Amino acid sequence: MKLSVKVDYACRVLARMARLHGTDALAHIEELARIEVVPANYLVQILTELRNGGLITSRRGKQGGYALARAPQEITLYDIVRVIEGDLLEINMASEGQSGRRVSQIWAEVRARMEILCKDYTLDKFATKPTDEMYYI
Amino acid sequence: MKLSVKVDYACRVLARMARLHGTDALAHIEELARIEVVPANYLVQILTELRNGGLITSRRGKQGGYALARAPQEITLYDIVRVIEGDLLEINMASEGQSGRRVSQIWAEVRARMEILCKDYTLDKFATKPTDEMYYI
DNA sequence: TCCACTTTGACCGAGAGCTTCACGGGCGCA
DNA sequence: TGCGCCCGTGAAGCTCTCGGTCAAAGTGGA
Repeated sequence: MKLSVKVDYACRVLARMARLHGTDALAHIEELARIEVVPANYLVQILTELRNGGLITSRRGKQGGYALARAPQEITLYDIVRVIEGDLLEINMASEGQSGRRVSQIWAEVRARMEILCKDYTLDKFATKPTDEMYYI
Repeated sequence: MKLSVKVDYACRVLARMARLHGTDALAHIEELARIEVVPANYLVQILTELRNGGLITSRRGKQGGYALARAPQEITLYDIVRVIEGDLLEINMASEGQSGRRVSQIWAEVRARMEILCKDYTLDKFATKPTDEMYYI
């Protein structure tokens, strides 16, 4: 199970935009691409998806750009993954074989607990510098 | 992030073998493939990986077959994913861009918490029938 | 009107995942 | 010893997604 580069890019870009939140400044694609080291042409797609997912808003034309649609505290890691990946943990729903149902059920539990876990991480936590603090269960 | 079919197969097959644990019976590929609805030729590869990963043992020749290497209580979901997928959550280690480090750090935390979560599910839980019980945080 | 920027959509190469096939090789039993 | 069973191994298609590119159209401000 690997974390897609796309989600990584999205997180980085959103983190950058979170720092701009509160000011009137809008984020521009070229600037985001340069600062966060993301291929600009690919970033376009990602921003479009984030916009369709309701996480950011855009303004066209000259003086245009992107901004968060909500406060950073109200955007969670779960939201981001959900918009980009579609599902936090996509499970084979076939449930074939003698043990199929039970296995599916267990994975569904894992997913549920993962969702709760991911909703803990809000975007404002991304905007801070790396810390030494440990995680708590 | 989607759960690979391979892990699903591995879980089902191991669940089946957990039910055989304690008896002298060995599991046969053809039988496993039929009961758990897994392509037999593919299953061979999966079983080989599980064997190399130390989760099961095999015996060749007539009267041959597969059996768990340890008690079901001592095999966790984490072990299975680890053997099959290599890593529970593979993270882009580049940490590029202004927010790269912080984002990587957060994902590392998520992974650590996921590991703890997955170690909670031992193989003996797979061998039971589906239940209505809810999960607890 | 012109320019800067966003928006849309089609396209593609590479690689991973799933599956199948073919054949080699140890083991037990007659 | 030889036969049949079953594991072991490698390779080879096939499909699908992912990461990334390119071109053109829409939109609003100066």
